[in-house]
Amino acid sequence: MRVRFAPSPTGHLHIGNVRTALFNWLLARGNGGVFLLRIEDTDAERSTAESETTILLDLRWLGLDWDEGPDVGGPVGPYRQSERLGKYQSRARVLIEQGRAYYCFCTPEQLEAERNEALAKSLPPKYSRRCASIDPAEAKKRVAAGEPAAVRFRTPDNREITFTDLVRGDITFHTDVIGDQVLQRSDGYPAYNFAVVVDDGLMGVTHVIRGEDHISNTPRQLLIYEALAFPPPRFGHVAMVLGPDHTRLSKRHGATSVDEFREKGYLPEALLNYLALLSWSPGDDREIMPLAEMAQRFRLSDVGHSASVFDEEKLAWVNRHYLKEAPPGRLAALAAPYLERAGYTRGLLGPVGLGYLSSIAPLFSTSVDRLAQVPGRLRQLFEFSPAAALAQPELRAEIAGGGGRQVISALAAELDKSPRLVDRETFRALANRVKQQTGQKGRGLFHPIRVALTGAGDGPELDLLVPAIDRGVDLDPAASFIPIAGCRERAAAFVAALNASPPDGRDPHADLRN
RNA sequence: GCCGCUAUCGUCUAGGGGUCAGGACACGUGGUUCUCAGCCACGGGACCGGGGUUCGAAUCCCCGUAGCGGUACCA
Repeated sequence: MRVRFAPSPTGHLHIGNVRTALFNWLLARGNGGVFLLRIEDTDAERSTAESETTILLDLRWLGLDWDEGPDVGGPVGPYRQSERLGKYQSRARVLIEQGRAYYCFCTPEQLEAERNEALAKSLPPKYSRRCASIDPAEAKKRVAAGEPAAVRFRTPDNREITFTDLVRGDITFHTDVIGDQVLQRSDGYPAYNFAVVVDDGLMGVTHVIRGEDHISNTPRQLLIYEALAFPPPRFGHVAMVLGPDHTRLSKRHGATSVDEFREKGYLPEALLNYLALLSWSPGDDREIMPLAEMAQRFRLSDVGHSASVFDEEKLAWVNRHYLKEAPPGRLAALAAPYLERAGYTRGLLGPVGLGYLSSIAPLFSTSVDRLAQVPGRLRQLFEFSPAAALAQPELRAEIAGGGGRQVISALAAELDKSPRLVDRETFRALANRVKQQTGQKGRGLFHPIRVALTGAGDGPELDLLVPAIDRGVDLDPAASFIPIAGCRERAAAFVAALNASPPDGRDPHADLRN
């Protein structure tokens, strides 16, 4: 079995194409087959080397490795269509010699006019075959004289083309609806359907798994396989990926390319897992499945027939699963760039910083959808402002009153004579002492503590947050984090701010302004 | 217009002549004696319409309808 993924380097790797690549990859890996990568860059206008580079990078990031391709080579290369022009041209010549194709001298303007005319009369807009009857010898002369000419395929009349689609079963087309397709453009480049057939034929591709948008290309390609005397591969067409409004997924729906999802902090295994389950079902209720197992269980017959809507909420849910399973060291390394961008570090994190980050990984790994949300979740580690907290009326009302104030004073006093709260037990013990001194419990106890230590009314659970704060205080400067204020200092600062403002919750400076 | 593909909760789907039509995401309620998130439990929520075939149809057939794709010297 030989399968391929054949992207055009005309932009970023789209999530729909990733699913196609994935299905091909799963098929190859689950059957001991070969997965090859071919770059379809015959559109010189839109193809770029940068696009090719990023597509390869994205595939590697995803973990979809290929056995043959433009970078690694292989026995049937080259793997870039722009480097195979001679192969297409010689095949086109042979088809002309055999009378299966002919030169077409029609101008784009003529064709356009004819198409519009046909459409106006509600007729299928097929090529008129004006050039089909030109004497081959004369056509050859005109070409030799430098007249621009495309090569067209002579589509047989009145035939039915049936193929058995690996996902949908038998599909039949009538050749009457197929015009004489262009095999080679007048600039010498092959047209898509021709290049694909020549390549898949020459590369020994046995299974072509692609998007549903290629389904009507299949009979055209089958005709070319026949003319070229290549044994045709088997085809399988996978339904489209749609946006929430049921139109083709595109930029206006939000992120659509792999690099965007990586940027947002989705894990490659989560993306692949989600994409696989979008239209493929293993038959049981499993939602989370590692790549290797997917390869083992993947069957094209278990792929759905209808288009599916891409749901980022569910992708986020899958991502959370993998985030929770990921080892802390990996999470730290992945999260570090996001913290740097948020301004929480001074340069690259060293081993000390990464070690610290791994040690507090549970603080964010269980409560975040994706990596880009990590800085927000850790904000209270790096930012602390009693003044800002007291400026919020709701917070102020809760802690400026008797009970809250009492808790905070006791907290500050206890912290003053306590070692750093580097673990949950130390923190709990201290909270207990405050509880005994103040008689407060539950929300009345913990909420003032939270506000005094974080300056906010919500956030990660204190059992995790407090040790994270105090473990971050005396980090070696090599850690490169911006300095983290400890609990002791925070409580003291909060008490000071509190004392500087009246207990009734009014802005102490209001009178001055009036 | 013509050709083709498709049709089960809002979304992803399982099932497939007789089922309480199952699961997941999302949503709602409750719990997790600090909050948000998470997690756990419970709950509401679907077979596009019409005709057949059949004792029986969501399931098979036909016809509609709707969505998507194609109809290029783009890929």
